[in-house]
Amino acid sequence: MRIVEILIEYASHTLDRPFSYLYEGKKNIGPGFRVLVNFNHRELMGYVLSVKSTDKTSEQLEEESGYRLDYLVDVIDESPLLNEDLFSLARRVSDYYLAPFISVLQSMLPPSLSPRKSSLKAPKIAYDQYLSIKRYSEEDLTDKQIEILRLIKKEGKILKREVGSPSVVEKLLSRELIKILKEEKRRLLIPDYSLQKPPLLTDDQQRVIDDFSKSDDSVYLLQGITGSGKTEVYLTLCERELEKGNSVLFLVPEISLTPMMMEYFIRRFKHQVAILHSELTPAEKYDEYRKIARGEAHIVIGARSAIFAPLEKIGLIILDEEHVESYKQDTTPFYHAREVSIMRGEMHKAKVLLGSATPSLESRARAKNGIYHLLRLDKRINEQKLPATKIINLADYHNIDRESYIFSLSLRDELSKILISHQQAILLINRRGFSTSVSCRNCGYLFRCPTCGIALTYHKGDNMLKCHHCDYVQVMPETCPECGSKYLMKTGFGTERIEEEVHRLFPEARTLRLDSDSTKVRNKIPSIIESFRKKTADILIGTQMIAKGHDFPDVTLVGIVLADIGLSMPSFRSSERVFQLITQAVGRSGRSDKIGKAIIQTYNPSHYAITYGARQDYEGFFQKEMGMRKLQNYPPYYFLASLTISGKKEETVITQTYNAVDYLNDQLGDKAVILGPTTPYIARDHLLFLRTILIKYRDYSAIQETLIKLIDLYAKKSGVNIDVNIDPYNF
DNA sequence: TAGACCCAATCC
DNA sequence: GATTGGGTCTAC
Repeated sequence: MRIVEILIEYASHTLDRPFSYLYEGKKNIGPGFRVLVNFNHRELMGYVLSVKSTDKTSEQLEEESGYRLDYLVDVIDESPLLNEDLFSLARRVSDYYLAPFISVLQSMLPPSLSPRKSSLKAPKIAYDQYLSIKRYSEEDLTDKQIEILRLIKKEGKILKREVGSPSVVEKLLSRELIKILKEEKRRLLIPDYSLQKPPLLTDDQQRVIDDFSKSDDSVYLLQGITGSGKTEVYLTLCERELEKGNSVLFLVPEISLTPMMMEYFIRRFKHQVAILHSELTPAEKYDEYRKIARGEAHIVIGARSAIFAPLEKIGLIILDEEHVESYKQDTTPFYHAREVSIMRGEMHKAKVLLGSATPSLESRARAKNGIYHLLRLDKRINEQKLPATKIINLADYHNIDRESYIFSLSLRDELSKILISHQQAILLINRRGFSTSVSCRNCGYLFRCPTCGIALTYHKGDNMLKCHHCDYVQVMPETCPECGSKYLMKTGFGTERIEEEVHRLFPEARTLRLDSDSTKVRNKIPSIIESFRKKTADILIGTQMIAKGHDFPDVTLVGIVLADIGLSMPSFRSSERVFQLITQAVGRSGRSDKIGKAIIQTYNPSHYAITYGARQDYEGFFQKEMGMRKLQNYPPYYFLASLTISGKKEETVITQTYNAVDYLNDQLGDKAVILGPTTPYIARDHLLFLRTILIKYRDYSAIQETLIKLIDLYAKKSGVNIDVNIDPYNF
């Protein structure tokens, strides 16, 4: 008899400990196998931590432990899911982020292999059926059958479904002249780009590559302005790693936004590349994951969770656009791919390369202090000039167009020039939908999301009200639910409204719109980008996703319709976000041989995020913002941890949050600054009330124990729940 | 995390 | 006396 220690699939702190089951069956079992167990009246998935044999009877075991061990229901896997490297990485992630261990395992694995019950319904391996010769003989065959048989002999093996006549195949199979070979099939279709030779490197690129290769440092920050050729540096470094027999992990924020990047890699490395990102179907993910696990891919390109790809012998981990916030998971275990990549790099003795035109303050500060090795690309490849940028003060009525309160005179004027000269423009408005909120003109009723409490956005395309935080939607009502009035007022504007305004002012303009509404349809984003690149439209209107890394040679105007949107966000990162957005957006204008223009509309024309962004002056912004952060004790000077306490009863949540604040103050004293309780911007999540506490600290090791104790304390409490987010992004 | 269990409130 | 709703307990 064997005793099996498992973690069950519920990702709560309360249940973040092993439970023991008995196994008498004959199936192979060991650490890393998934098993089915009965747990408190339900059948759940478990993840095996250890297996040991015992001679004791179940009665003796019950006597010893004080509870009755149940037999496990079944063993799911035939081999362990994770290798030891990934398992210990999971431990590190769980320890650092104070997250239930099972939650880390669940985010590491694709849905089809995840230790949770739903994985049983997920897609399994798909096979291609090939035909090959089993026993060659042409005896008693028709000419047709001989033809097929000779074909198979000639080809060696041939896809069954590609043989035109199934009945002949069946005949040959039944006479055992041929046999079926099953081979695992890759459902993701990799476009068959032709292999591309590397271009000649510029002196700048060569210098960076040499510097990187000669150094023994482990983490590097490559700061290269837009158009300075970071991609080619990545590709060359990858090539070198492959030559050394190592593999490479290459992370991008969202592949669907950068199909070009993928193309470059496929052109250079072909079948050695595996791809993992959210746009893949579960089946495709499963196939890619297994391809990697089998050791058939040497380069993995993927989004955040690809940092957990089962690659071996990793020599290099690259995070492109390292400042992008989607690298931070905003649900348990709240990990940041940058931090995990550094952990993984240490374990593999691999170098980590962070790349960005506008590095996060954290990374840039570390580079400044010599913690990361700074590499720079300061020149654009063919020394193009930066775009001529104009900041338009919307508060000054001289600038306002009488016919449009959205476009200033300058922006309207530049747009018409673009249309006349058949060039292209990008209009950025960092908010999707038509209007930001809808309220009743008569009684003032504001339409809010019933689950989160925030204002609903009106979407004209489908005439619906949508919550931009959760997935709540409702049909746009005709009347006010409070007073029945028909006069509903739409305030604020988003991408849909801008598109309508463009059509009103420039009826001849062809437009495309790109925002996360487009992600509802698979592969829609790359197709819109491709379509715009092919000049099927004059103006591309979109949210921040149009500002990221695309290369549109004919775009000579970028208009930021309202740069202030991000500034009003209640976050210490708001300036940084706005600066990055403006810098990235302005950088889209004027590539190849044409000099670009950029127009930034704002009510805060002298805000430093906007002025430095307009000038693409990273260093200036960095100095200024570091000063602000220092003043307010925010990262990178201090670290943050946030605690979110939730529960069905607002009263209990409030008192429990105060208790937690007292506890922390008491335990931590001068080791940390405790802020709160605060009511978060989104104060409700479904039927739960939320309160948060923010902890500012300089030394994690000094507060970690206290946090763990607090979590344990709350794990035992009922009616409230606690979520810990280390290095949170929503503050 | 979610089902079971307990208790009190509430119904006809 | 039965039903419903909430709060608490517990899992191997």
